[in-house]
Amino acid sequence: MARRRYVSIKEVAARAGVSFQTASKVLNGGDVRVSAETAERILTAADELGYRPNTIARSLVQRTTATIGLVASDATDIAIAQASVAAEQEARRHGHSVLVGHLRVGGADGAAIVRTLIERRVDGIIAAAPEIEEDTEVAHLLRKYVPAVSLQAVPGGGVPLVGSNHRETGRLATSHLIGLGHTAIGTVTGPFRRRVTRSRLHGYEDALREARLEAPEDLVAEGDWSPKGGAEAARLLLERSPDISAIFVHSDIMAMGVLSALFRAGRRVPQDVAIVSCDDIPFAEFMTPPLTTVRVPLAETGRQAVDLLLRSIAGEQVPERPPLLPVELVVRASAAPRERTNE
Amino acid sequence: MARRRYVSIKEVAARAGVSFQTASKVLNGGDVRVSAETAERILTAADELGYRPNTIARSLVQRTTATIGLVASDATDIAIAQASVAAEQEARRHGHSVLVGHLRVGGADGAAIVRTLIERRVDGIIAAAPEIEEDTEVAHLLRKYVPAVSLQAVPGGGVPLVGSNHRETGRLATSHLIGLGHTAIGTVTGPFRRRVTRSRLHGYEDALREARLEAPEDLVAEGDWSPKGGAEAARLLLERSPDISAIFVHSDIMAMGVLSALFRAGRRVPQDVAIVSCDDIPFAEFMTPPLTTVRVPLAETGRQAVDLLLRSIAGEQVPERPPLLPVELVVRASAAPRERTNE
DNA sequence: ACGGTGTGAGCGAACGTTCGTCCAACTCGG
DNA sequence: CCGAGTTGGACGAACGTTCGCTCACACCGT
Repeated sequence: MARRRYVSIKEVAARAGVSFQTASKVLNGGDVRVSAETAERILTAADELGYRPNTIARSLVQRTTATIGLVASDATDIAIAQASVAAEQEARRHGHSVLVGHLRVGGADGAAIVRTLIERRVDGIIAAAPEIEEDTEVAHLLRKYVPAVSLQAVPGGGVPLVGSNHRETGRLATSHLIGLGHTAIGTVTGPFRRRVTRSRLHGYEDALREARLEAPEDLVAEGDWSPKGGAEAARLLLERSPDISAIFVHSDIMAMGVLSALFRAGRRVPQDVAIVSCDDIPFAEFMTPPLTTVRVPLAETGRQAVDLLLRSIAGEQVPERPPLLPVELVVRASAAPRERTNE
Repeated sequence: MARRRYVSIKEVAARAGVSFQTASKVLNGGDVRVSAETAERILTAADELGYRPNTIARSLVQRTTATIGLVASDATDIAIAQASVAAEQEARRHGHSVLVGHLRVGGADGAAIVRTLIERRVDGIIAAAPEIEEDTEVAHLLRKYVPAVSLQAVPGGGVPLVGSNHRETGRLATSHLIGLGHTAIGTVTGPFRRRVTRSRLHGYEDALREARLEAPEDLVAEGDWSPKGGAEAARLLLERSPDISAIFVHSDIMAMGVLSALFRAGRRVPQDVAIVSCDDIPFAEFMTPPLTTVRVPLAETGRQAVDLLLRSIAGEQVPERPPLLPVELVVRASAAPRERTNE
């Protein structure tokens, strides 16, 4: 258990009887102008001593850490978790490590996180936290110090934005409901101040407009991405518009709350109320009823963010608005044709 | 957008007209034996130049990175995500950053992840991946190179283990079911080769034994922590023992699958089959019906792991088996007294 | 006038690498 | 037998810090 000091390349070199720079060449460097025997000797010495290169020192001279920073919101949120995990794996595939920071609720510590990331000299940063949409300090740091890619707009721009087509998401979900004959279609949204919420809301309105349906304000209830918020919003909707027959929910997780509230209110899904949500998290299929939902390519988003970031780090010019990733409706059981019970 | 080079402390010093070591003292070091005016000059110079200390260089000389590594399984698993997020936040509270690596499914890349962590000279490592329970290579690296704490047993020991009382979890869940009058109590488990599964199974058997009930083998079905696996296991159980009236499920996520399978099979929960699971993930309350479950202190586990690790890093002797965290039954609606329909 | 004591700041060394240059010893063709 | 080329390896410098020692100078009491 007595942890030994790390052995340095100099000790390896000494044991192999060569200069440490030569050892460096064969152990880590590229151009090996060394005889086979010497190389062999160095390698076995390293092995015997349990040598592990010190990336810190390497980073110092190479002025690159092969590390990217990821600032995520409290990734208890499954959607964010999906994207971050995929991002980390993609980064690692490209030889990069990932330093994470999870915002506390409220997200006030965004700038602090980004600052430590910068001081640790990450090669780039991925921002995956809706909270920073309003954080001008974070935006400034990102623009000034380090290549970055964001999963949501940052104030003032200047940071490439990856993501999916949120407006289309709203449109797709809503028009599916319309296609099923629903006319009183409500929506449980994310927080209004988030772009993604507004985009999805626009999609919802687009679809209603196309179908020449009204979009009365009291069919819209604001949630907070949590099941609880979803449940409360659903209750509000039911109270304000008892004849509501369909709801578009802005996330699968909120849909859980909506389902639960509906169940308690004695409304059956999908017979009495049809639900379409979005994300398609892994267990959407296992809710009761299985959720009809618009699949948002979360993992793909994470991967794209990394790829873009890596290109940006490599000095490539990357578009500030790369094409939005496509979304796709996944039909399951939570939305059925409207039952014309009371005609 | 044209990213500038980072400015070093030497440039700050030059602008302030002092030696760089003096600048170092006031900017980062502790003992400031410097006049107020000089300090002021240095500070403003740093500010004007946008100086950010280079932690890499600092780490090199101080031989500590204030970074801990976290190797987690594909943290799409909510339980693991809870623990890792909490761990990261706790680490940050203590001034440490977190470098993460998520195992790929199968977990074959565990050693590779740990190796890069070591090469990056993390001060310690937290292992939060059941897959490494069998990975002797990871275990060896952890023992040899770096202080570590694990959330599951590592082969050969030598790494402190934090976690909750899994056996008690199984016992609590099962005896709740027994208390409700159930006698044909099945269980949907995690993978048999995991310790946590075996411990919970022992708890289940303990409870049955205490109540002098049989524990026939065909009441036990193996799952894989996924909703899908849970659903399949539940179907198997139903098929093998149609008269089953209660099921203890080894995770809330699998319980989703169980609920879904039961629903499809036309069995009502809790009237026909009572369900108790464990974890108490944030939305357990919003499933239909709300899940009666044994709360496992996931976040607390993550925090405890960090605290222990930090102490170990500080050179303190830490127990290899710190006390298990307590679990607690949360009664909701998925388990009801047995209906004696056919008497 | 003198030794002692602070105070403010400079300076060399070290951390563990990589990178490029330099050099000695061979090899080989004529 | 000599010079050119090649091969194998040594070596100095640099990356950006921290740490501890040194040192000049002013002030003080006797």
